Amino acid sequence: MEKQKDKKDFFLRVLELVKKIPYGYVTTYGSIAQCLGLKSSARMVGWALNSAAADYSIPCHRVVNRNGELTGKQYFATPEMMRELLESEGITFKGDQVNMQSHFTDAALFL
DNA sequence: CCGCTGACCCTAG
DNA sequence: ACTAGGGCCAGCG
Repeated sequence: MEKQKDKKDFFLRVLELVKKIPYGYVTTYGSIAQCLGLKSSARMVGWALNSAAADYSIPCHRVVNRNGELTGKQYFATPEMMRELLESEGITFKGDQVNMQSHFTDAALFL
């Protein structure tokens, strides 16, 4: 854990954590930001994913906001894709929001 | 070089 | 219970 490559961009650390999100689980930007040491920089998490949006190796669809809403769906190939991917993984929805009480998990548990 | 924007979250009135 | 504002870090014009 220590001796981590601090030289690595924050953006890469986010991707590493997001890639560790297991199947059928969802986390929030805030949890990821806290895991990286950034308490209130959840915005940067979105920025990092934005750069990685083109990378299909990263399940960015499993990352939602505190409200359980799919904020970044617009940045996907198609806005419907995010919902389809989550439903495909067994994630349930509450209207247009993800059922957090059933699938929300702290990003720290993936570390 | 300086300033703005951004897939957010929290505290206060 | 709701609305408004501030804060945070990094990339880009």
